[in-house]
Amino acid sequence: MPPDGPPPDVAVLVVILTVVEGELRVLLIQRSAPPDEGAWAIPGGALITNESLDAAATRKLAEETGVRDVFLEQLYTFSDLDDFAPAGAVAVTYFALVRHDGVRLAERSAWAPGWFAVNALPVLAFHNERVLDLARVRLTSKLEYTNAAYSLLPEFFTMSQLQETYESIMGRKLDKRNFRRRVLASDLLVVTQQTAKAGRHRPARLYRFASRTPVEL
Amino acid sequence: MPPDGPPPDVAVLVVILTVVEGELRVLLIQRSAPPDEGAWAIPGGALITNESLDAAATRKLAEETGVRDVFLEQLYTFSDLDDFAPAGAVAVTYFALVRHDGVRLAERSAWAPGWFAVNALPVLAFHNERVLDLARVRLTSKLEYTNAAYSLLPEFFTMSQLQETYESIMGRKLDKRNFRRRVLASDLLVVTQQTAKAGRHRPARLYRFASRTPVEL
DNA sequence: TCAAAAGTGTTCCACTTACACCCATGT
DNA sequence: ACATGGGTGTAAGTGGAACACTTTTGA
Repeated sequence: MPPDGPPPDVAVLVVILTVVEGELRVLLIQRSAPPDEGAWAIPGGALITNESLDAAATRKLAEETGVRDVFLEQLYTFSDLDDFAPAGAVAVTYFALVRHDGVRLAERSAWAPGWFAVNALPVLAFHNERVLDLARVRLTSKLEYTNAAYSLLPEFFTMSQLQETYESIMGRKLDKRNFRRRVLASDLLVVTQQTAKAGRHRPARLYRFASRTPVEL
Repeated sequence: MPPDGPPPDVAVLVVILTVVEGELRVLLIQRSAPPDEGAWAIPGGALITNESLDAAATRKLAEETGVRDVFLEQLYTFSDLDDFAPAGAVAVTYFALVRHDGVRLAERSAWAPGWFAVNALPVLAFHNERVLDLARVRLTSKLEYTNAAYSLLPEFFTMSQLQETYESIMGRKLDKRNFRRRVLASDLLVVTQQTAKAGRHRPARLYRFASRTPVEL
């Protein structure tokens, strides 16, 4: 969508995060034009006429991933990310959580997207590492008092899947019994009667989130 | 590096809060032109060429109050506050905490400023009540884990003054002993050897904040 | 001596943390 | 029968909430 042309006065960037293979990963786009050609950047674009910021973020997320109705929240607004932007330009950043297997990446030869582990980032354009740092901090704290993880898991999931998701984001192991107790006490989860048979071991009970829209405790 | 064209559609608003007489109050400006003429609004203005958002908020705060070097933090960015703004306009909001007795209000016949208790607001322009609600929520939570109150108190203050400040913001009484214990355990405060003699009762010990710049726990 | 605000400790409860073994299933 | 991941309880420690009296001063 947005190769060249002068940068808009108000850009919307969306940090799109997922968890795969025990890693927190972010969707980045490789710039195929100066400045910072070849470097990777957070996807974004200009605000369209008559569009709200939330709508622009929703649209951008859908363009890149095909995904809708997920956790998407405003992060921070920067005025000094892009040294080449016209004076007065601002970047309103959002962050989104998506299920890796629900994503259909945009297919483009230029501006190709790719997933990167947040612990092994490529060379980034502008000052995008500041945005990513902020997103990680906010996500970690959101996990503690919201149901944000609903957006990273299928409708039904096991307690182990949930715990692994948390561990991947926080970057450390959690105690199984304590995790279980806390998360069940929070009332964010609902126990189902179903189980997942998955190999030569005891089947795991399935849970779901009480709400699949954002809830704060 | 393009020259400056038309001004960008980015406004910066600053919610300026203080505590006086046991009340949390906000500085508002009375509009003397349409739209919403006569209604009160959060002070703000356009971003100036080559100015960062933080700089614009700092400048706006100084213009209205003469105050610098206080708690000032970005709050949220809205695209749908002002129904009359051009499409694509956004409002980046900040909130600031000032000492009431350090303020020198701008003197103007038009667009006169005034303080209002947040519990007794006048008719507001645009959707400014959304911004004020958000500021209150954020302030209340910031009090719990930062030294934000440094910006509302003189350099030296008594434990009672500090507690009254907290109570005014939270809108409820706190237990004296628990408050003392918590706030001293936080390491945000330093005990001085001085006392304040203030009438026919026991003099109060004076405290100061360990840092008069923002600190998170 | 009295009025006024400053200052001080303890108990209870809820929540967090650390920690190790048995259970149900498939091969 | 055994390997694999699922599932469970308890004790110790920590932090918050409730609660009332003594101290110091000035008038």
